[in-house]
Amino acid sequence: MKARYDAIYRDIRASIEDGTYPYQEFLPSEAELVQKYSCSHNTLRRALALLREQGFVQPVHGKGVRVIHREAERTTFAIGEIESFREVGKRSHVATETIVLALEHITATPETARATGFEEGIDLTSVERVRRIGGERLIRDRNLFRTDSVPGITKEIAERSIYEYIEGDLGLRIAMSKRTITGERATARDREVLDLDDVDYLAVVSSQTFDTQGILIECTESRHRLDHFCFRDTAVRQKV
Amino acid sequence: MKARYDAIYRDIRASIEDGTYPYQEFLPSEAELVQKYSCSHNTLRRALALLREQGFVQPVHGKGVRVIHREAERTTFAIGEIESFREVGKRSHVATETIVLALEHITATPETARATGFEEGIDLTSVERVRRIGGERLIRDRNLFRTDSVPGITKEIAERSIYEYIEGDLGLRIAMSKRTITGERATARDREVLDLDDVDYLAVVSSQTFDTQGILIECTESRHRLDHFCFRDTAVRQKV
DNA sequence: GCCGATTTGTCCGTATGTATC
DNA sequence: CGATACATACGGACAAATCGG
Repeated sequence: MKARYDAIYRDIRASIEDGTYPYQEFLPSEAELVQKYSCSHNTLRRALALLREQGFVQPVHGKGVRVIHREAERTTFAIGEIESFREVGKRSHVATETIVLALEHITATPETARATGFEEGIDLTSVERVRRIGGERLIRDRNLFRTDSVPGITKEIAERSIYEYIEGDLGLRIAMSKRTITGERATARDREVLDLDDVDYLAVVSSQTFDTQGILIECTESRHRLDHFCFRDTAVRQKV
Repeated sequence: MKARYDAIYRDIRASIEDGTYPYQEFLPSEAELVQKYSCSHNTLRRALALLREQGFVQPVHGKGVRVIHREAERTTFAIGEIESFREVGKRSHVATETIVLALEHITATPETARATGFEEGIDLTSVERVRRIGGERLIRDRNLFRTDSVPGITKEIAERSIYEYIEGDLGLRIAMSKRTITGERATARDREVLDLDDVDYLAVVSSQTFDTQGILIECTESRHRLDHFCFRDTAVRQKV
């Protein structure tokens, strides 16, 4: 990304994270920052808007922009971002493994169309996988890919990373994802393919993924053993 | 909120929700919308940015802005927003009740300071509550309020809505909240004050709330019985 | 209480770049 | 290649909140 506002956002964020701009202090004023980055008022404000959305600062009208991110607060999880299973594994330096249980082609019935948002009758690639983390089978994924957008998924690709295949080999760009998190009781199938021990409830993340064209290319249900599940988020109060 | 961009955002959103701009179609072009709302290019783009963040549209460079929100997709939960327990109850038309188990003043120890982000030594108001929804005790909240920001919490206020007290009576404005969702095994205390039946895991939402000054005014741990828990979110893929 | 300086918030008009068709 | 449409950036203007004298 070469946008000026993005570079400025990253630079200020880095200064917050390394303590140059400490928790609860104010950033230099807009005017000073405009000087420092020799950019327009407007461009700097865009960088500040990003910092706000991501929970790093809280602008105070007439006073300044206060830092509300603590150095201590290590972001082990991405905030409001999308990360593939493999990316998370690499970041946290834990051994991960993916087991493909099933890979088949199906046609979208009226019910799946209604439930997922895919058009009725199109061809879908269905993948069922189990994720092993540090030796334990903790996550069970059921993915439905739109076959004409994401063709040629093989067992090998599913074992590696379908996201890397989509973005790398196919050159598709993933733009946004909508997620819902609920709790559900473990099914017999969950119990069969996961190491649940005596845990009988799962965190279920249902998501829809759109490419840069706004086409729904994937629906996923990801079922996590609860005791290792973690999700982070920043919310902004809507102005009434 | 009287901002032009916000009004435009709401208007377009309404048109998406009522099907005027259907799922997978393109919005009128920027130029047309600038005409329609007789606003500047810049202001319209701000409204579009909001629509994108909230998961309603996906702009496609050189083509148009595609609608990716389905009419069917009823948002029972606010997306990326903060709602108090009472607001949620009112929206979903379910009888809710709050039981106050404890209300006391404590001083922030070094440990709580590190864990929560409050300064060491300040006075905190601690509240423990149980939420009853449709007759069942489903949620257990433990709140820590900064007493000098949120003074005068009584049992009656805690039974009603502390958020309404904060925003209504005190005139404080809540600006942002950071949340983390994890799964945890029910403790003896959970089992004592909630109707858990045979559910032994809880969804735990830990949040920090900041006012418009960027002051941390509240830390909360909210423990939910899993089978009714739901959380919704929209994530944007970071540009690499 | 008022005024003026500072700082953030909103909006406009314009110019240029880049992707799509 | 040209037309269209989104993306980024600039500079200027005014509004609104804060704070100190």
